Amino acid sequence: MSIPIYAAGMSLRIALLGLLKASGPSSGYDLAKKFETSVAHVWQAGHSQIYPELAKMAADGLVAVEAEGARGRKIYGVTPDGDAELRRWLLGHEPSTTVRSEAALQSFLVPLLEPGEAVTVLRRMKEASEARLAELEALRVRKDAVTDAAHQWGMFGAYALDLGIRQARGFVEWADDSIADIERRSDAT
Amino acid sequence: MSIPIYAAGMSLRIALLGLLKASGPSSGYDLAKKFETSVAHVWQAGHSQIYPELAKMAADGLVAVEAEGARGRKIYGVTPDGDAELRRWLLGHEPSTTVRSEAALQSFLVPLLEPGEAVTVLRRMKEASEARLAELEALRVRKDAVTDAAHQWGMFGAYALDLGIRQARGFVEWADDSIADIERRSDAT
DNA sequence: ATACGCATGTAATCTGTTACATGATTGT
DNA sequence: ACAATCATGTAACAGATTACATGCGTAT
Repeated sequence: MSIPIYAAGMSLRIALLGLLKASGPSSGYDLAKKFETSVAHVWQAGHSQIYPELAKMAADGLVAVEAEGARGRKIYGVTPDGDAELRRWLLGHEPSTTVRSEAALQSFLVPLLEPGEAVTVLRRMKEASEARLAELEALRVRKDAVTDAAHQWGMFGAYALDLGIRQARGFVEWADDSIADIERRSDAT
Repeated sequence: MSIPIYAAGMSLRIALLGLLKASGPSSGYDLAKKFETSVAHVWQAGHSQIYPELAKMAADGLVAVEAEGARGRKIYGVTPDGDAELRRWLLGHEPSTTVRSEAALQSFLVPLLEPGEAVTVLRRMKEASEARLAELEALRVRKDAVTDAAHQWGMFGAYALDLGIRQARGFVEWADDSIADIERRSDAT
């Protein structure tokens, strides 16, 4: 039997289903806010993408409007079909390993510069990564300190946060070693 | 004076300029091939994106057709303007730190599953990352062994390859630790 | 002759970003 | 009255993927 293949562009739906499942019935507005403060570290979407997607998902039966509040506010909830879809994706979808990163592209091209210039660029990249690292670590501290009752997130997002911190740390180390390597090579001449 | 701001979608141009500078005059076909075997680890583009972009870049004076070969083959080279553009981007462009990764999204959502299921998913992710790691390490070995004269790449791409290897290794470690954490937590109950 | 790989392109479609547009509610 | 924020949407554009289409050159 032919198994349904997941299109690449499934991710927005999945992210929305996940947020909705983790935080309970929410409006598009709420979801856009939560996107910014949580999933944004791994996936981004603005409200102009979220509203139409929710409408399509409702048409496909993955979510449903459970209530309508003040000023046209629509509260969506995950349907059983939506829940099944989310589980199927998590359990069965082999995520594409492709990375598309401007920072990685810069790191790729940096040897085209003279050693001194390359070091300047790498130092700037290192600083950016240190800033990101600090930001993520601050998030983790806050998460540990605040009662779960206030956030209701539990472990949700914690593993991804840990991953992000490790990657940022790895990037800083890589920049350090690369700078040292370039300096060693140019000193040798 | 208002400094020209680089649009997000500059990256394809930059990648092409970099490849062209590193490997000398090439056709669109050559560049598409080189994309697959080098830059693909940090940025992807198919020939259907490359051909029109080269045409636009030629119109903007960043590259120029230096020769025409058999069956309509056009050989592009970087112009001085193109070289300046590449250098300006590398030296002056702060790369966006945003990451968009299906794997990271899965890692974000994985706590929504039952512990046993989560472990299964994490193990699969770990295996995928180990495979990628092996692939990248094989590339590095080949690079060390082969004479530079044959490849003419020099250090080009070497730092990015190192970064990729570190990130893959970090991912494997993260998966291991996360699996251990989940097992510890579910044993505790 | 015919099949395969080289080589270039366009078209249709999807995803994502930025900008535009509107109106309701709440606090001061 | 007014500003700020809540809340929803559409439109225009840019970027990326998949599929379609064509023709040359070479080896069998």
